[in-house]
Amino acid sequence: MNARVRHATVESTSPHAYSASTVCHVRPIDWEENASAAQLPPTYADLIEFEQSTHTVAARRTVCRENDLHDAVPVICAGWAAAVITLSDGSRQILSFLLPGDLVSTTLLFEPRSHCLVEAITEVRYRTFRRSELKGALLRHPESFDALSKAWIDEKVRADQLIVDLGRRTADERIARLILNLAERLAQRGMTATSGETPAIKMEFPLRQHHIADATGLTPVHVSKVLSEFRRSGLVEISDRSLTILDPARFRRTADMR
Amino acid sequence: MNARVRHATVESTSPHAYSASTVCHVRPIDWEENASAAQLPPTYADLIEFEQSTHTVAARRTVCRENDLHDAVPVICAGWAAAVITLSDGSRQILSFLLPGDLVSTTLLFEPRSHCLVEAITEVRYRTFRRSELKGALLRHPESFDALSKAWIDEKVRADQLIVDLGRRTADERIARLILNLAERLAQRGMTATSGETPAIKMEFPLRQHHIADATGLTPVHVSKVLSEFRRSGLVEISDRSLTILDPARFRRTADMR
DNA sequence: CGGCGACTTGAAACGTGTCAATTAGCGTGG
DNA sequence: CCACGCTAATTGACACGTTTCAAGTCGCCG
Repeated sequence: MNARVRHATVESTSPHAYSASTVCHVRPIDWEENASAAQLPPTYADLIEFEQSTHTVAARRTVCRENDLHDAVPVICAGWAAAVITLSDGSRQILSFLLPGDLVSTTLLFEPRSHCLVEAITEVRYRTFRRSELKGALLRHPESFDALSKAWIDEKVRADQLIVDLGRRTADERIARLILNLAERLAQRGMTATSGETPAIKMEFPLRQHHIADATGLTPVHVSKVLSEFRRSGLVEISDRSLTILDPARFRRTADMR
Repeated sequence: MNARVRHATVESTSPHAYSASTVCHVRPIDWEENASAAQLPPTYADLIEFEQSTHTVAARRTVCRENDLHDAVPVICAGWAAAVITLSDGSRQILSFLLPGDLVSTTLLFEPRSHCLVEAITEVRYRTFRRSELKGALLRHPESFDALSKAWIDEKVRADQLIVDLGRRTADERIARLILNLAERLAQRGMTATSGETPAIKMEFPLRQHHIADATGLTPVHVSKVLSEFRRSGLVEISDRSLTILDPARFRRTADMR
């Protein structure tokens, strides 16, 4: 079901990981060399010890499928992925986008079963760690426990926010909030660049409009219309897989018009 | 901010807790006497020891407010409550309904800050436990850790399901799923009754239509229309704060039409 | 060159929201 | 006992936001 090779790279399909630094001229934290910087370091030294293997999957391929069983816990090192739930009629809902440094899901720390499909958006590199050993370390190191609970709370707050957005906000708000959320998370990772007096925020943006649609509960057609409107009114600029928030203040207002 | 009395009952405003047994003729688990049966027993003996106090709040009053700080972790003993997020324009989104035995939120185990308002729907009795001691016990007893992770996974799966429902399902599906979810959770607690050949499922149902609206991202007016349609087509019967699913099979089909 | 996927645009259909009027139930106080 | 005010729920007409359907552009790759 999953690779058992320790400290080994498997499935390398491309020499270079997706990197935000190429476009944004920002040096992102290097999740590749420094896995310990990920969300759940029991202690920096310990985590490395539990590493199981490193994997690379191409864009559009799956990292793991729904109901897959794994005794390994995956952490994204490079690239963007999405946690997706698919309904029987083919419609999809993206639960969250996974960025470098993200644990795929905190539930995977406790349970081998994946509750949703995880799909690579760009090429993705991820590492896996043995659940059993991680769990032991967690109980031995109280400070690692705090790191875990932080990840957990974060995941929960994000999910709750999405519930509110889908339940109570318009298409414009949902899309603007999605973009702002991603911008914030990328900024934390040093993967954005700013420029100008009302500092515009620039970032790599590998999402297709259908990803935005799947995340916001809208149709791709409507996403296209809303983004066009955003562009027309000078809020954002999108080109060549990169997005710039031209007027962050006004954009934040359209993201929360109540 | 919160009571500090140990093993003491405060704010008792009524002699009787809301109880499903009066209507459904079922004997529910007694969360009052047996707090240890709640979701997070470190060990049954230990938990009782950490009890801080018992509270009762009337219907429509708040159990805790958003951004409240508590060093106590609340567990519902009797009654129904809702975890709610309020937007600045007054619209509300219910994140989850809390039933007897539910920990209000697993994040409260790790963090004193409440991320949402918790509001009593019926009169609610709840107990609180000291976070600091609970946390210590959690680390000492690995088996309690498993109970906790089960609660966390459950909370997460439920939240993810709600995201899918709000993002991708119609009003009819959302409402039917909400009712079925509640029926399932009540059944686990022995708070439902069945009767007939295609066994109809009966339960107490204290929700107002505006609760359903807030939980499903709809308006009360539309909820009324959908429920009327359900009634007209013989799917459910609602009267006197009690709800009966007359045709569970057909109702499940309307809850998942894809 | 042809085909394919991503995106755009417009017209029409549909689901849900908004507004308004009405009824029923319930507790309070005269 | 009834009148009153309040909240919950119902119903119909209409408005609005989003989806659906369809046609068309553009860039990319075989």
